[in-house]
Amino acid sequence: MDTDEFIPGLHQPASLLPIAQHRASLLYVIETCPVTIIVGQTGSGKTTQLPQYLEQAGWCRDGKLIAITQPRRVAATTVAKRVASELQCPLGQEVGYSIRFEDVTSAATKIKFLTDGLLLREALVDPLLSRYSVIMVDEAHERSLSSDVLLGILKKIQKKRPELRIIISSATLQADEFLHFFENDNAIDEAEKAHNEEVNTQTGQIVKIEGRAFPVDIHYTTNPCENYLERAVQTIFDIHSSEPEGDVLLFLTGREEIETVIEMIADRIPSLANTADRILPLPLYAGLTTEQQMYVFESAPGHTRKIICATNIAEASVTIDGIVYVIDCGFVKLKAYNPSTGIDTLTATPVSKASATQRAGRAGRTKPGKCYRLYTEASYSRLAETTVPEIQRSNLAPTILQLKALGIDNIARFAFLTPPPAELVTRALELLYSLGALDEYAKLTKPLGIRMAELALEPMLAKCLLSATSFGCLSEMLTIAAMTSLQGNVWFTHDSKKKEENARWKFAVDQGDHLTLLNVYQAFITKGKKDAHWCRDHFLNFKSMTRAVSIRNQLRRYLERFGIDVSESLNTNNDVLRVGGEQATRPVEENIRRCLTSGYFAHAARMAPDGTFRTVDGKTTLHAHPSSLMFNRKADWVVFTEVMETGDKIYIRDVSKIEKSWLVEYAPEYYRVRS
DNA sequence: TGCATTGTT
Repeated sequence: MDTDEFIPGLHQPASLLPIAQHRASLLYVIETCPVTIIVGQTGSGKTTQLPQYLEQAGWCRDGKLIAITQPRRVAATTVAKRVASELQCPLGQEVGYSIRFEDVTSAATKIKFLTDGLLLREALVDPLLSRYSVIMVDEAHERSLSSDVLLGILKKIQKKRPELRIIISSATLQADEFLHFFENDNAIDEAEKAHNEEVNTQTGQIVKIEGRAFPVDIHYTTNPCENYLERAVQTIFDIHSSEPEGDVLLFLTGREEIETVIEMIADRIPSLANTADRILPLPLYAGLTTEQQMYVFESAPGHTRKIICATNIAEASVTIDGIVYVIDCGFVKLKAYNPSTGIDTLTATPVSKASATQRAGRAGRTKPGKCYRLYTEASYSRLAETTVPEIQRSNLAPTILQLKALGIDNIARFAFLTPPPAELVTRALELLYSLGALDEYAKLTKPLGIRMAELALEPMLAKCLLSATSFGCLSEMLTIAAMTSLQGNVWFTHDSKKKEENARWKFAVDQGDHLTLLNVYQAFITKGKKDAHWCRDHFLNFKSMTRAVSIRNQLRRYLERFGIDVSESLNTNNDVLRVGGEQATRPVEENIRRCLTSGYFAHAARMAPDGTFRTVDGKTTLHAHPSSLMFNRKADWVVFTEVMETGDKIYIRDVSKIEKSWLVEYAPEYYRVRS
């Protein structure tokens, strides 16, 4: 980097941040109102300064803590580090953070940053979250599943703990909605309401804080564009030839589009004049390894303009400095759960206005910028205001199990910020009932349901793990649960696909992907632990494998707490089990597949002669994902742990062979109803 | 036969 260049200071001295002028009024509002909604753009200092103000104002008296939740792990850690350094104290003392697998707090901690999902889990142990005097839910406008649920829980807690202070950080658009959510209370009786009015108590108040963003000029296309990839490339070269220096951020929907555009750019580079500045296209999506992602943060060589081609990861999760131009294709891939089929679909959908605004804002972080939208102004005006919240388009089985464990028996009466469609709730309740987590009155069962809720696993997988003891394969199921939790990030994607596939064969087991994953894990533990080279040679994602080890350890600790005996003497593949009953005569690999069936009976299919699969009702055609062993093997009946509809096909991944009779054996009620 | 956005416990 040139030493004679000025670097724009993104980190203002704390006294110069916009929030500093609001210190007194903010503290007053928080003192007098149970709920404060704080509207502040990036750079306002709300996340870093407000917790310090609160601590100094005495909110940590009597050993109470201030919690600030974040939707992402990195945010929780980086903000904690920043605040600790501002207060000049070692991280983990007065200021700390807590994320899964990492608890950097101590008895001295007063300000604690954590993920919203983790705070929700704390409520399982401490239902009133009584350790905290103030809870700030940051980035609540993102409307993640866990922050939505957290807000509902907080509303409930506040009735029993009126002294608790709740702070919600939101983008402008949704502030009123949050305020209304906390004010509007059907359960509150009329007498109490009248009393509140009499003493003039306000439930909540909105405080607006100006941000530190630069203006961004928005440009639209005059006509709808037929091929936004071509239009994007054209726009990049137009910017390059006529606009001053500054990097470009292009929003696309997925990996495939990104690779295509990068090739198209490369093809046109020779047409640039020899004297012209150069162009450097770079990909950015979550599927890349950390090392591959680092390139976008490095400064380009002299006279070179970086063109970052990214998915939605660059909208909120990853921030890149030096972006002056944003190109927005206007689409995003969104997941939506279909309650009638039980299948998630992933489809490109038009972005919301809120999303388009957020994308444009990425151009104005260090100086005034420009945003080129590859759609007309008329199309923009027809976009939805905000993205449909996750809670309205997700499989709610894990959420409802969690709510039940938190003591919310009547889901219909729970205060949802936006209620999920009834079919989603019904489907989730049905699944939880069929797994034995709920009884016929929709109450959590003991101990199965309670334990399933405590395990950090999706319900079907939790069921497998909790029935593993009776199949004599607990150690193996622990590994399989950890590996399938990685959701397909086991293998490292590489340019030479053939080699990658050959590497996979080394671990392959005839009966399916789960036993193959078990093999991979055992090889990693015995030969490749802490060895990134071994992983690279076998096309395995080192970071993912390390994570699997952590997940497995955590799950084992949970089981031990339940009083389940976890002996780690591994059976070898053809061992006959020394347990009682009829399974004693079975090889362990068969017991593993039976155990999988006991949790994944709802995910069963049969292979047709053409190699595709049919669901049990025969209505849906499924395809083995190319990363599955079953992509090019023969099978009859199978169960699978993942299913996703993309484009025009439904793919299943992590597939294992089973016997048809096992379905009726382990889920008699489920299959009786349907036959 | 040919591939999944992004988060989190």
